[in-house]
Amino acid sequence: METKAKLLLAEDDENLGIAKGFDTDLFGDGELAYTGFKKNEYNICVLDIMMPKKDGISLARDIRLINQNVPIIFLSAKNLKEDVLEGFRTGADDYITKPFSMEELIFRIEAILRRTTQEANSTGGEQNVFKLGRFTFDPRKQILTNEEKDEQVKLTTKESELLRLLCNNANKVLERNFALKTIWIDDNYFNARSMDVYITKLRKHLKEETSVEIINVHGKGYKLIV
Amino acid sequence: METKAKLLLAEDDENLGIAKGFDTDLFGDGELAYTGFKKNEYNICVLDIMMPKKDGISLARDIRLINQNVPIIFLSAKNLKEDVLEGFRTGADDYITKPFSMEELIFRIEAILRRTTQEANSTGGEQNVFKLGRFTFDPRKQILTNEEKDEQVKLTTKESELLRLLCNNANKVLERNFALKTIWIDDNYFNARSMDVYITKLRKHLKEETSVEIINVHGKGYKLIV
DNA sequence: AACCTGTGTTAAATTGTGTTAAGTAGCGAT
DNA sequence: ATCGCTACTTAACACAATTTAACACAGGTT
Repeated sequence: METKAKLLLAEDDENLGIAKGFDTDLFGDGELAYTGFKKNEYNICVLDIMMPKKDGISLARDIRLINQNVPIIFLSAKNLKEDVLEGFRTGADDYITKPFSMEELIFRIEAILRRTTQEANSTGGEQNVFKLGRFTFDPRKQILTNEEKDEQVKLTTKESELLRLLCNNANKVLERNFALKTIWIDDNYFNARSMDVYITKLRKHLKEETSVEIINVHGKGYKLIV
Repeated sequence: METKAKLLLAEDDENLGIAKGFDTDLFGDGELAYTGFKKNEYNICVLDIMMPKKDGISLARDIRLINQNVPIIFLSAKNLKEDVLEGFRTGADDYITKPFSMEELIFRIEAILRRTTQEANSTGGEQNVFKLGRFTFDPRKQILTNEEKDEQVKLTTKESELLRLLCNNANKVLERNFALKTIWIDDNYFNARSMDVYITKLRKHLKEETSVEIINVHGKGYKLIV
């Protein structure tokens, strides 16, 4: 599917060792965990309530000051109603009481990630990076990288938008009118000629890779061959 | 805020009466619940495992045949490891064992809905602190911190306001006119040039973090890439 | 072949940005 | 009051991004 989710585990007594499907950073107390949180980007945090220096609840509050969005799961030995509610009030996504099986914890983490990574997809919507032979194209950063020469070219906004459309329709015809209405809003004569100019620019950028080509489909549009 | 979430509750022994914040439909057995599910659109389903006619697990499987996405919470009297795992395997989002408090159930429902209704996140209040790669930015204090070097830079008012706007629109285009009218009130030529100068200043401040970039969108504005 | 329309490419023209440095105004300290 | 500092604005210059123009050629039609 994708790269491993980055997991912050704040826990002191026993190593849960969630190695299986996650890229886990273990911190032995609340302060270490807080420092670690600030230095990295995590997809999810699993916090033990009982910890030295800073307990899980206060840690969660500090994390929430920085980031309202990252999922938080509490682990606790206590099953007291008020503790559980307090956990959720700080914005927790789950609260698991010991003892629990490792499999259950993993399922619960995955259940949450399923919801949060989907949002990342729906927001971003599309692919992050495209591979075009020896080139990789990052439409977010508008950068085209020649992996062999280790050269990077910054693309302009229009170049990048057009190449992104072509990549999304790789090996299919990208219709002129569609591209014009998407990128230029209006599909009049001058914008159409402008687009021709940008096709030329893209061809120049990609000319080193013979396996990649932007071909014209007469009267229809363009097709990116990979 | 928004409209009440539509909740399907499949439960037989006692009426949980989740009326508070939800638009709840109660069904007394699994078959009724299944019929009800097909007739309506629900935001979330809460299913008791032990039910007449069709148990919660089979009901969940049937629901998943129709809809892979709707969140499902199981309620169960049993806390057997295998039952819990079986619940998650059918794609559950949570599995709550009795006895539990009504408040906890509501918190757990809300925790899931928070993730599935995207609007809550994007519309939600402003952040106190932003993470920008190795930097954290506190718009209240107007301080930009390099967490690795442990260096702090005081930002000026304009620098801070502009960076805050960019952060609020991270990975989206921040339109020039919008920023000008927000920060400079008037969007005349000179203020526009002034803004350019501040973009340069911010870029200098952030130049150590290559994963963060302020790129120009010609004729539109700027985009903060994180 | 003669024609029309669509495309490829280059270059000029126009408008938008990036950056540095000089200018101005406000403010607290001396 | 004046000095020194800071935030901010204005000016100046260089250059980038996009559009428009110009000309050559390609593809399909009659």
